[in-house]
Amino acid sequence: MGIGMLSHRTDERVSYLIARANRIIEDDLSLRLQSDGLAVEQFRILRTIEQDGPQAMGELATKVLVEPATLTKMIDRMVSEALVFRLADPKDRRKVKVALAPAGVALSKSLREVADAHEAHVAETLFPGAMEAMKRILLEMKDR
Amino acid sequence: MGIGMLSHRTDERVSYLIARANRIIEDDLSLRLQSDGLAVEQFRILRTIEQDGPQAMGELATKVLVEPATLTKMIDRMVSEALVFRLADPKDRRKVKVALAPAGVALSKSLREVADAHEAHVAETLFPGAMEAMKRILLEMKDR
DNA sequence: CTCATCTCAGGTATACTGAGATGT
DNA sequence: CACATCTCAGTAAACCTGAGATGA
Repeated sequence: MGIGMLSHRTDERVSYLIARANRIIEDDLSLRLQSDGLAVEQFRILRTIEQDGPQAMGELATKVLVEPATLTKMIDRMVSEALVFRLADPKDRRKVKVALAPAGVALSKSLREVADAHEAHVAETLFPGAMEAMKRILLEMKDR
Repeated sequence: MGIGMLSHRTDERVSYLIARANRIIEDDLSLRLQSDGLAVEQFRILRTIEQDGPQAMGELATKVLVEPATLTKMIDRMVSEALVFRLADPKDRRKVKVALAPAGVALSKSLREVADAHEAHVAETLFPGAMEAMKRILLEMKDR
């Protein structure tokens, strides 16, 4: 294939390669969360609320990359596990906010090092020497 | 945050940003496949077999990023739709290969332009001016 | 016999859709 | 009244796991 030629192989498409990278990355994170009995999405829910405070269901769904209806069931489970609780938004009572319960706060703090180790592993294993470039490109994409 | 400081925000982690990019990309592809009644994984199955020839179940599962047990059911459905068929591998009769049926060949060919348009859209919308850099980094990751 | 490959079955969690309830 | 937000219910598909069948 000459210079400037575009590959048309599926396994050399950026869209496929990102799906593959994501699969590898989530498998690794999933493994690290196993001892806590957490799924990747639950991890994101806890970390997001700890960082940004109580979140409306809609915004939280967008941030953790799931559908609103799916988030409703996830939060149901996490409420029953006493990790989070729902509360009304006084400014707009259509909204339902989700906040961390004490157990959720403690768990989320302990997840910081899991997150750090995971990110470091991704940098070393998948993108050695290219993590900064990757991050720059992805951050430029951030607000499409 | 100073120069050289690492962000510890979840939404600035490469692992999260890749998950988010993947979500956006697959949503777009999913939309483009709607008129054909195809799921993203079915698209990948057809394209992979067209490019690389009949594939063993195990290898195909790896390439399309699903579990072997899941692929079995997917192929069941696609067989009943006359898109693919199973055949024995004479060299190793433990293996079951999957090949394109005539309808699958025709469909896969028509998917080429969908794939091209999709990839072009990703390049323009998500990574303007950075598609080549992104691809280079991802290809280096390819065979971890 | 050991290992590899694939299929199957049961249980759990998610995606999707549209409908319904509540509030702006 | 139109619209936004969330929840709920039904269906489909995916994951996970371990067990089973077949063959190298």
